[in-house]
Amino acid sequence: MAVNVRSRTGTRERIHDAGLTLFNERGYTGTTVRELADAVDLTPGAIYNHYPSKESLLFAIIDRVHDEADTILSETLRGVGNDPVAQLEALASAFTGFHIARPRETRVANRDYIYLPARERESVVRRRRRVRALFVEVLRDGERRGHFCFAELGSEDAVQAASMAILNMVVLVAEWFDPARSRSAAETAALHGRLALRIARSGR
Amino acid sequence: MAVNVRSRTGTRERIHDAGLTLFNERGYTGTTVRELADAVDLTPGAIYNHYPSKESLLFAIIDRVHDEADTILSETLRGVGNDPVAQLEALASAFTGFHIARPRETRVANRDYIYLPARERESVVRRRRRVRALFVEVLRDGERRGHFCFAELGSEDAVQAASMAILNMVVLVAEWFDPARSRSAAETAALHGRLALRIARSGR
DNA sequence: CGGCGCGATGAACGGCCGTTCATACTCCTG
DNA sequence: CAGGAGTATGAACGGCCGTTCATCGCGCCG
Repeated sequence: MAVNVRSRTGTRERIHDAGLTLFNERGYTGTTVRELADAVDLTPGAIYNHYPSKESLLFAIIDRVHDEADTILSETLRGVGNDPVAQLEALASAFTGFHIARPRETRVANRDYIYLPARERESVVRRRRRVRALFVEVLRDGERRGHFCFAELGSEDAVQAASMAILNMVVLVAEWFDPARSRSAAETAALHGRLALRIARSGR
Repeated sequence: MAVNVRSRTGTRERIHDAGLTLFNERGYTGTTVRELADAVDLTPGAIYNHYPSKESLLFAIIDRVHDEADTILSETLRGVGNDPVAQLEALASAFTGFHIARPRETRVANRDYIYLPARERESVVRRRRRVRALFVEVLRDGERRGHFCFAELGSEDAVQAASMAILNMVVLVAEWFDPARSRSAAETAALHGRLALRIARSGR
């Protein structure tokens, strides 16, 4: 009954999207499956025709955005040469664009993954570590080849700290970037690319 | 009855501390007042002799750490001269030390303030904005006086982006800093001071 | 055109939520 | 030694939580 014009398929996707919005706004534990159901005009029980549990929806959301992030990162790397300077700038820029384009997805992934059951959480932690390792690798490579400089910072943690500074800059761009007031996303992405080079102290 | 050796005073503080630990680990909405009570060996009802509500405990936690942050920041500024370069380095370094020293407090403040009721949340948002404004101010001052350079970045958002890059680096240090494996907190704080100067492109 | 199966319903499950309250204990003050 | 203030107890409150299930309607396929 009710609205029979309901699109047969796509319900799973609509739930996914509502989860994105609600988890983003209220957090995973702050969101109720009844709220989820209201948002997609469904009864709470109907949710379970599409996801076996609330946790599984959270995992679907986080896993997908990690897939997309991996894709962006590896495609960016594929489209740029061997030069660590170009690699770092392209990576920081592209990843910034990604985070501006997907603020809900990335916020939920970064904030709420701790609520995943152990198995899934560990899988996510592993994927996050791989992204960190990619940036560290590029930084180390660039240092070895004389394009970046961390020695003068006088700390063994310098490369890690620098890569985390870059990653945090990129990952949290959506906390301040305002499509209404800020310059274009592309310009901000380019800006972050250049700031990443500053952090690595490349002469550009 | 039970343990009569219970220290008469200090219960409010012990609840505050347990809230810190639990909110940090499970998030505000993921923490139960029964868990809180268990952590301090009390009955749920007894919590309400010390805080009128769960929300008020969250606010007490967040408000206190903001007080401490304000103190650190203004004392740091007071202890350093007029030079924007020295100011930025000192601010980034001191604030990094603060976040390493108080990982629970700062994580809860930054992540869970959204669960505060409107009045309190707005007060917190105002305090956060003031911190951001302080960094922007130092950056602009340094640029005006020729010590920092953002013009070459070619974006009107450059100063804001740079200040957010510095702030995010500082505020999230506890996500990777590991007292067991990392160098000392003081060394990491100094490192962040120097990285902040890189971001502002000071010649040091 | 009959039947099958997907997907929605709405009621219900046991359990936990934040909070309140009458009561009682204990310690400090006078 | 009396009494009041401060604080803990344990039971209870109404309400909401995530999830299950019997039931049923609708649209597609043979």
